Amino acid sequence: MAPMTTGTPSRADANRRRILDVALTELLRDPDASMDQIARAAGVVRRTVYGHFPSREALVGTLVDGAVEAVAAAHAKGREAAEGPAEAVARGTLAVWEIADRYRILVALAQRSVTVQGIRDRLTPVREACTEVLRQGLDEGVFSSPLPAPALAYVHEQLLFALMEAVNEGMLAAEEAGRSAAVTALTAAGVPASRATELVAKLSD
Amino acid sequence: MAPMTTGTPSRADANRRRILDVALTELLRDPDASMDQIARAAGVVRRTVYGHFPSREALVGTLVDGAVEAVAAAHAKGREAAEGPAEAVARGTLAVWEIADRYRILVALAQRSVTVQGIRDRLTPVREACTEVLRQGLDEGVFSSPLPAPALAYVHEQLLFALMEAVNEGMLAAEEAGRSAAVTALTAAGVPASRATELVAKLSD
DNA sequence: GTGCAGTTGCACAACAATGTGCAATGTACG
DNA sequence: CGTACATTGCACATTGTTGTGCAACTGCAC
Repeated sequence: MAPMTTGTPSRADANRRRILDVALTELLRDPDASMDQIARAAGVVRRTVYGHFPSREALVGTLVDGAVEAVAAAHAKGREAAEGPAEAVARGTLAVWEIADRYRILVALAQRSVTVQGIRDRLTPVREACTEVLRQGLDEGVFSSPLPAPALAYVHEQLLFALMEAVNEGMLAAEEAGRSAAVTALTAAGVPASRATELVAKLSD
Repeated sequence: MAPMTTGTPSRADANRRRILDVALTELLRDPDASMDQIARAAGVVRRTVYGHFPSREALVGTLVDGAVEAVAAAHAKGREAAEGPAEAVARGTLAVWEIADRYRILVALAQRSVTVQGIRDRLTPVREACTEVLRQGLDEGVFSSPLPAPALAYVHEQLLFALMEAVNEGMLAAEEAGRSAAVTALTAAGVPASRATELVAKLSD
């Protein structure tokens, strides 16, 4: 096999990718899924997984790295084109919604015993950026909440997580979910429902 | 020792209770805590725990039973004196807040791999009652949300969980937490921030 | 003190999961 | 076909956890 930067995926690389994909969904279902469960779900033998990742820690770590990167990128992308805190929250929510699974695995792993040391740490830059937007909104009076900005950011995080689970459980139609999430995120921050609905509708035309 | 219905706790009963208490906080910290961790934290040997509970499942089950009962009672108590959906949500939130730890352990265990089969099931009566209140509020126009009632109920649940964690992480002062939670629960449902604040202030005079 | 419930300190078997070694087997590519 | 690499199917040692058995110990009541 040639060391091509681009070209034929070489079955090994394909397997590696598929293992990562399957591991994502499997760990989403059960954060304590064993290497054997993941391997079987990926259609390979446990031994093969160890051919790609030296340890469970490494496998989950790779997964987390990708997710952190994706989430950070989505957050940034959503925020950069925004005018004001409200629009930033709305755009950010809509952007993150595009990579819902990556976000879910991070929150799911972060809120349980620290499977990979430092998920919270690696996620904090994003959370701090989010906190800053919320603080600005609170200062400007665009948002109205009795909560301090950090707590509001945490609520925001869990709110998205909850709605992603709701879609997963069939309580919420996947079509409207993104917009609904954005509206709910805004109203939870104290933005009037009418204004929130209007803003989100404008952004997702 | 006599088979008294009330009276001296008899060291054994005292130990049993302490084990349950410690198990609550320990499982809150790490839902996969081993019997040894729990035993040591309770100041006894692992073998002693098995003298009170035949298995880990039984221990956690007893814990969950008590928590479900407490949460259901709090919810009911908060709702019975309420006039209208908004006040029901506010009172319910404030009531549940009194037994935050019991609530947290339930949500924490329910949202991970099913440690005890049927936590979700045993919690659904409460959730359905909550859903009904929210649905009524949406119908009456007191609440304004793009979310269907079940999804909103789920958001409500996770919102409380998030704020309890926020208190635990020091992001939110324990004093104001209950009122802040109630206000946030209302605004997330689409109640104007001013009205929510006013209502909660009135209820917690 | 004597008795007794409760606790302790082992020892043990059973099981599940991790990580490694190695020979056999498949499979692509020239 | 033959070479090179990936995958497979074991076997194995190791570790952590669960649940049980039993003898010794502790404290409290009588």
